[in-house]
Amino acid sequence: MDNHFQSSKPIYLQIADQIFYRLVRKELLPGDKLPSVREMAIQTKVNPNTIQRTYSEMERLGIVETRRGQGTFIAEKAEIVDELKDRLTREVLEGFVKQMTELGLTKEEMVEGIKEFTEGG
Amino acid sequence: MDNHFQSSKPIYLQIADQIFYRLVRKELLPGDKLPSVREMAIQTKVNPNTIQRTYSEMERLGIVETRRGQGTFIAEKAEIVDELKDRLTREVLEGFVKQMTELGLTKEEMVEGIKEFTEGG
Amino acid sequence: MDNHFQSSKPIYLQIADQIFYRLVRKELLPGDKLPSVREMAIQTKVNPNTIQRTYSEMERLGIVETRRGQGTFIAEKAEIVDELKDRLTREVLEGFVKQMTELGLTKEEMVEGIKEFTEGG
Amino acid sequence: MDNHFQSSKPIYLQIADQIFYRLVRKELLPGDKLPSVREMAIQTKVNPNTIQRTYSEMERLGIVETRRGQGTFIAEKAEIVDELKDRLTREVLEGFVKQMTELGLTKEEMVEGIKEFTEGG
DNA sequence: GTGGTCTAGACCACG
DNA sequence: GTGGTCTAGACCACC
Repeated sequence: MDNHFQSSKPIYLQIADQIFYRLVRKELLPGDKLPSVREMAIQTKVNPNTIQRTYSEMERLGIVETRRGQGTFIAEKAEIVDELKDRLTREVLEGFVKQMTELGLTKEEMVEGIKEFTEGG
Repeated sequence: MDNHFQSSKPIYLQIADQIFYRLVRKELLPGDKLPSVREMAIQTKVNPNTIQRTYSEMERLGIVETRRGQGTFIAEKAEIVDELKDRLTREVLEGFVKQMTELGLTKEEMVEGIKEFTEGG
Repeated sequence: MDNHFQSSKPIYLQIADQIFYRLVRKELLPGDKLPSVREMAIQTKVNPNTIQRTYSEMERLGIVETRRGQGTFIAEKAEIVDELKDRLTREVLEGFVKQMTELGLTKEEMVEGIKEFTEGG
Repeated sequence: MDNHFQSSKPIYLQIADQIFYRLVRKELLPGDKLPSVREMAIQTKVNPNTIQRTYSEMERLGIVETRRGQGTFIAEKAEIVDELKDRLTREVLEGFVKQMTELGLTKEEMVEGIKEFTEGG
């Protein structure tokens, strides 16, 4: 009925993630304009405050920039995207290896697990 | 006051995780007694209520059982350890593949990343 | 200080029971908002933490769902009410029959007892 | 492995219940000697303190009497048994009807439920 | 405003 | 000694 956000991760970060991923997959390009806070709030069925927070967070990270009176845009600097992708990838990878190691799995078992999971799951 | 818990994950769950990992690595065995709530609170430098919550949660999951007036013990059933390991492994794996896929990586790139990371890191 | 909770059953479960009964009797409907933790605490004259625990427990059982920053609501799925009624009824019934059997009463005597009691009482 | 007491009801009361039920079913008669605290503790695989508490509780209720140096005996007064049975029966019945009424069941549905339960269950 | 976590300190029943 | 409940009061992130 309402929106479809779950998991314990805050909604404003889940929305930021969605934008990150679209960026990384080149569905969004540097210079592209994002929907207005209000518009985005309607699309995602979320409180405008929450979108505002999403945009602020992304601006803080240098992913987007707001131009007064014009709206919010993906940062022009192209590096940003690859930097971002690299950083996210490395973070995810690091967390994964750390946890799996704590579970006592070897590198081979991790690789094996991924293969099984991406096929079976 | 100066304990070392971080991340946004609640402390009571982080402590549960620590115990899970010790179980999975066979440092704890079925039937073993856990420190009393108060003792554990001292060791981890958190409030006894927080440990109480950790223990309740673990009991709810069937990992642990309490014997009235005697303490809290790792559940006797041997299966639970393997179940736990499987569940934790699957969760980690699932999260990893999901995030990497959203970042646009293929299965091969994931495997490659792990190999690089475990050697270089 | 002067609330009216008795029995050895924990207060937080007694409050959950009250809500369950209101649900089963259709005084509460799926989607209805429950009073906030603080408000409910005032109404029932118990500590907010105790209500928090009630709400957590009910969420764990799927009776209730919390929407971040908005409050706690009766789960939308209509089935849960009937499931709940069935479960509660069965539990009560089971306990009754078990105890009466242990007291050496036959099914006929139980039925007889109920008839007498509901008329006389 | 250990003893087989469950449910949240205290062990000392569960043991008292067992004795009550044997009394009500005439398996124990007024004047019969109960096992010593120590003996009973061994039989039930429970701490002697717990049995002591059981016996104290039963003495408080007038069900048993202790004769110094001889042991613990079922109270001689025969009425005790029937009184007890009546009281227990009424209590159970009262609780049952109260709860079922709160669940919105009619007398007929209660009777029906018992019939179903004692056949099907 | 909302729910969620945490601390501090108390009390209780149980074994 | 053990775990379990409760209160008081605080702080937090989120909407």
